Amino acid sequence: MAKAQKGPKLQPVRGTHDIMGDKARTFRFINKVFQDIAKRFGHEEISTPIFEFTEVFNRTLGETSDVVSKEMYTFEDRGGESLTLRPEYTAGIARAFISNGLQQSLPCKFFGFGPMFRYERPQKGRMRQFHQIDVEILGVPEPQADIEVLALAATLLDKLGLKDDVTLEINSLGDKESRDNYRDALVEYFTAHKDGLSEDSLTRLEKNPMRILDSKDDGDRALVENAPRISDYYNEATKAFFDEVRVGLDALDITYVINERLVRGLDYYSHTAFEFITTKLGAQGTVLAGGRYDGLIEKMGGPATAGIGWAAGMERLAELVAPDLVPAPARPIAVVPVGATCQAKAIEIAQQLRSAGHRIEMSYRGNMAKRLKRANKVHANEAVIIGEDELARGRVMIKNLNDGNQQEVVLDEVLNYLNLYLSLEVKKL
RNA sequence: GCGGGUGUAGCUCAGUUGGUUAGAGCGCCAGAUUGUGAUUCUGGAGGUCGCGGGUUCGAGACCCGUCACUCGCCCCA
Repeated sequence: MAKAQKGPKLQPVRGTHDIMGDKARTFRFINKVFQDIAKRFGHEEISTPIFEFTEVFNRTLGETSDVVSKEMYTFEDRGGESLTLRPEYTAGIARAFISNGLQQSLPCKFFGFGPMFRYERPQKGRMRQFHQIDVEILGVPEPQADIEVLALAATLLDKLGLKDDVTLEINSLGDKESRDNYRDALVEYFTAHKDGLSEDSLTRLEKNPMRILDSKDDGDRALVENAPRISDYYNEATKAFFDEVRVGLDALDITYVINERLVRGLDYYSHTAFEFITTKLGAQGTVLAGGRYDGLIEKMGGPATAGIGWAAGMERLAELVAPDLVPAPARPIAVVPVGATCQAKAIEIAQQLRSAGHRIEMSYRGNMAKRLKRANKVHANEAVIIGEDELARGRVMIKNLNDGNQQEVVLDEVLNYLNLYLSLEVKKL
């Protein structure tokens, strides 16, 4: 973690982090696994701008949502346009879908990766700039899309070794009719028990009554116990849809628990909502979450188009992934000139080896002890030692840094020797 | 936005009821070893004690403010 600030200007902006070293490798690893799987599921990469007209998020997320009302990085550009750094991926993809007239080429299956920005109080697993991987399917109203998108998520978490660390919770928010009926019943119930509700939940009752269901307040929870249950308000279409999703998950051996208190605030959400949660990240238990948003594109002004997708937080995934699962950097070959007169030849040999695909650690300064020390520190496999004596014989010394053995090799044979030697090393492992 | 905890070297930390030139381990640089690493030994660099103010003869320590990190709430990936 970052240490306390030294001067006011040289610290990274609050809630932002430099990504390097092990963390960068972990990110790359997760992203690679993700992209391989997403492509296998038939998704294509999409990369949308990290900022959009503010309107794009206002309209999709709703003026009263927390994200819009207090978490967006909004600014005016020099032309006086109000722009916003994206707080989530879906709105931008929906906008891209409309902008590019993609209703002509349904269904659209996308995957993406990139930074998101929310002005929040930072915590473990919660930053102001964070990174998400994202999956969306547009134009498939059938529950098969729900199943597929969940299967993609489950496969990813499995490949990242997180199967036992997460639990899949799902719920159905129903279609519009079911949900509207349920919301009315809920408002009626909580209004009747208003005096038992926490302060937060009283505002939820006004703005977003379904949110009361996942309140952490003890008094609220007691009331929620006896509140109307959403499943009692499902109509036939909703029931059939949810059943089909569950049958599909069962068929794929994807285990889940139904959580009727898992909700989404915004009214363009419908049917399936889900979260993969963990207990290993403190208060930020949600690792991957998503749901069906059949009303979104129409609400933005596009043609009525079904949609479902999810996003996962890279930082949260990276916290969970076991370090030994992340591939270590390839071991280099150290090229060590002995003294200034050998440098030109060293550069030449280094370039020859790089061209053949080897990773080279070039030695720049110091006596031989320093140079080999440096080679050892970067876990070089071999050191190609280039000295005047050897060059006079048309040779170089190649030292195995694993066992310390060394051997002179004629210049023309250096590449062959190393190729052969390193292939044997690989077999030994 | 609200509440709790913490800020001493690049990293992990020690620093007594307030007392002189602020310490250790690891890491870094150099030497022992001007052509041979992982071990060892020796030396060195590196600190406005997060920042600003206050109390005091005297503050790394106490008080106030502020910034950052951290845990929780709200909300979310």
